[in-house]
Amino acid sequence: MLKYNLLEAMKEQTKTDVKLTDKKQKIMEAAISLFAEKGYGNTPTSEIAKAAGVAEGTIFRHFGTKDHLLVSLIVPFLKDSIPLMAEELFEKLLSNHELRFEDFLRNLLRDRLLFLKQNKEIFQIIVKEFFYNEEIRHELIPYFAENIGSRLVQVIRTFQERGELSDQPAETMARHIFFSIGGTFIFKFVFGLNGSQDEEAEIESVVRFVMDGVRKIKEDSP
Amino acid sequence: MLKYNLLEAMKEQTKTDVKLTDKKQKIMEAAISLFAEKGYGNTPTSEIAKAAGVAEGTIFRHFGTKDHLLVSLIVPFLKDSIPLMAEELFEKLLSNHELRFEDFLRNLLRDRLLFLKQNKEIFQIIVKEFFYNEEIRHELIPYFAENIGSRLVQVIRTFQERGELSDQPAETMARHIFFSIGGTFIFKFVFGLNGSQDEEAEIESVVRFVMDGVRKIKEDSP
Amino acid sequence: MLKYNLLEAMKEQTKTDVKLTDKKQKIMEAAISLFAEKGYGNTPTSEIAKAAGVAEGTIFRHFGTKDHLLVSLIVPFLKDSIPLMAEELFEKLLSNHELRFEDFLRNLLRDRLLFLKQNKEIFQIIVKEFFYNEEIRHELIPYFAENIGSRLVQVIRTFQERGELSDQPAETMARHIFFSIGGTFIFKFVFGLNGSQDEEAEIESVVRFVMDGVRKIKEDSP
Amino acid sequence: MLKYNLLEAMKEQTKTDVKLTDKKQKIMEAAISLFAEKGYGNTPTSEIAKAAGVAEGTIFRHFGTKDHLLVSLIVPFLKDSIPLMAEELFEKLLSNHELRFEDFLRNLLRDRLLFLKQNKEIFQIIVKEFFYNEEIRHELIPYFAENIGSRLVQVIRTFQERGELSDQPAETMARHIFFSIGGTFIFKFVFGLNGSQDEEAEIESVVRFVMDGVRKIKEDSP
DNA sequence: GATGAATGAGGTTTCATTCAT
DNA sequence: AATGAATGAAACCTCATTCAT
Repeated sequence: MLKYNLLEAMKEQTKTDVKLTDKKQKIMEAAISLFAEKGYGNTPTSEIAKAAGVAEGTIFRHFGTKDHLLVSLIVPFLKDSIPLMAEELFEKLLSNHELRFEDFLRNLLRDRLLFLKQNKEIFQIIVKEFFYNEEIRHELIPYFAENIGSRLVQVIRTFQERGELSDQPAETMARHIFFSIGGTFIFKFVFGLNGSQDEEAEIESVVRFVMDGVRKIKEDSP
Repeated sequence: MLKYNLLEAMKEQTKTDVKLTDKKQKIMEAAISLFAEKGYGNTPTSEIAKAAGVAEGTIFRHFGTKDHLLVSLIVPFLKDSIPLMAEELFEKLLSNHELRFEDFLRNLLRDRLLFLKQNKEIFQIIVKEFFYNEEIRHELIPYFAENIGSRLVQVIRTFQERGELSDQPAETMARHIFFSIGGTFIFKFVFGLNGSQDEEAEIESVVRFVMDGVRKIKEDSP
Repeated sequence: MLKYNLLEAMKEQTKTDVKLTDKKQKIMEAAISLFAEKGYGNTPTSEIAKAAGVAEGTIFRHFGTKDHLLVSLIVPFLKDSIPLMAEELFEKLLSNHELRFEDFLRNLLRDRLLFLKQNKEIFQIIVKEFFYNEEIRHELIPYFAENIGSRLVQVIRTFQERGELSDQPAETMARHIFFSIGGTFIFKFVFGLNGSQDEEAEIESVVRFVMDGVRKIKEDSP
Repeated sequence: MLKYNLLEAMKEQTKTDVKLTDKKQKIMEAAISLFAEKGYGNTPTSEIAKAAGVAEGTIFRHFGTKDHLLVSLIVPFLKDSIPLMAEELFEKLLSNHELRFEDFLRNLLRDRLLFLKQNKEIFQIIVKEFFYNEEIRHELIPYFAENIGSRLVQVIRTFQERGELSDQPAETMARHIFFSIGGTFIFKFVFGLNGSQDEEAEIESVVRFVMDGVRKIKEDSP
């Protein structure tokens, strides 16, 4: 079904970035809304055309295929979604020995929350298609593994060496952290179920859960 | 798209439970495999018919609609999936003051792991459709909220009163726990990515993360 | 474009041969007429459906593809037309030593003329598509080469040995004969241009041209 | 489908002959290659434009219609292809009583072979479209009948009067000769199947077949 | 003259559903 | 109960042609 290699597409994408026609822009916006709302497979191109105020043929003139339209929406998101954060925070982390793991977590959460607030609909599309579309999944899993997984593991190992984190396998911890953050984001941005109106409180709640779990901490009596 | 109310369907289902014709059974089995693999929307009824060794018309004779076939698969799973466990464990919990929260968690994980091992494919279907199909989602969310959410909250409150759990809002804690468990199950059963070959170790890892998070526990120096 | 191997299809076709539904028959008849008249590429399936008094979907239920519909028309024709001629006439030839080459030619022409009168429209389709459709051509050429070409060459060699035919290369002679006969048939059945109203006279004219060319035969003066 | 009268077009064409823009020339060359290779109906204008290094609109600015582009390619070829040969050879023939019919044939074949070697692709286009496109066929048949048919008949009659050719109806003989020559050219230039590497030998083979057929000529023993 | 974005009619194909047998 | 041929709406996509720049 998917005939496009996402990683290839990401590399090529740089060239064709700027020249967004008016109509092309309209099509992309309409497609983003509709795919996010109803899913790629449940959105006919005719409806996209109508929503974009464009003839159906125009979609195919610009994107060739419905598949390729989807890819064109996803790719720039993916390009932005990971490396920036990782690179930057990673350096901060290495250079600043004052930074504790929970600060790292807090930063990460704040940064990604902001990013996803600005890219809510594409995030919805990706999550939905990730579950539904095996080809999308097969394209993305290695990308995530490399860009999120292995970097997070590195960070965890660094903090383990500093004695801040427990000595469970770093991969296991990374997975648990990923579920906690991912679950929170999916709930919030895909299903629109906010944990709390206060964003800062929400972040703190995740940080606290990830750091210390649910157990009541015994206060050391003097 | 979905014309069936799942909760209604669940109630009605009791009547028609036993009389599963040979052909009807075949159809359901074929549909489960195919929906799990490719998703409901990507599976033509013709393919189900072929896989079941049945004429296409037979599907509609038994289920009326493709939608209704999906519902017929999901409903018994949902009926089995929650109440039983909750009821039982809840009573055990109340009657047994020795049971700690982490034992509750451990039991819950073991029990559901067993259940999902036996119902892997239907779990896959539900997860996929939950993300992709808004109507399914709208049907299921209240059901989950009531049957999982509120019961888990009750349990948490009970243990909070016993002084075992921290005093964060119970709803928040329930959500975090749900993400940790749900994420683990989805990874394992939907994407086939096992955290560990040893199931018992996997359970312990979740329990430990949920209970104590990732922070290195300071040993009390004398 | 064409995804079917004609020779393979021919074999498969034997199995499914008999069960020609009413509608399937109607579709094939309509398709033959329309393809012959306007060519395959200029005939929409919608028009075939209308002409056959059938829903458009029915065409695809029976033939899967427009391509496959074309193949389904051509294949049985070729199955009947070529081996029969080759086998039968070839045997007649070998068994009867009285038979002269021009009798062989006469028989061949009579036989094929009769056959093409009954299958005029399919012959039209094949000729048109043979010129227009490279894939059809690539499928058919080896089949013709083997079944017509090489057998005709054998016949020619036999008669050369008997001293009836000149000693040009048999392949060359076969080609010239093929052009003479093929040209005549195409003119008659594809373009509807009859050489003569009297069929027997037409045959004789071909035989005479092939045997003796156009030169005035000098009468031996005593 | 075809809205242009070829004969009319040929007349008009004289006026617009010389002023071939650079772009117009490019378009025509690209179209010739593509039409010859894939056929008119299977060649999108977009592809012609790309191959010509020209915008799609430019094609329509110059030719108005895809149909008209086809006609613009065919017409000058036809103008060159027949009259020249006929006029010239005919005069040679009438003035030179030494010229035998087989010399006429030989000259004709040599001349046209050279011409077609230089116009192979357009010949391919015309043959393909002649078979496929009824309107093209209806346009061309009278043209051929008049320019080739009737002149050839005249030549044949002349030689019949000189006692060189047999007394079959001249029309019939013309048709047989046309098939022999036409078949040879189509095989060679449309299907790329050469009868012989040696062109002169190929010509002789046609001449011999046309003149004397395939029969072994009995040598008169004294 | 030249462009190329835009069009929209029309093409092939898919598929849930119906219904006579 | 079971069949499977038939349906036709709707999906994706192609392409000759137009037109503002």
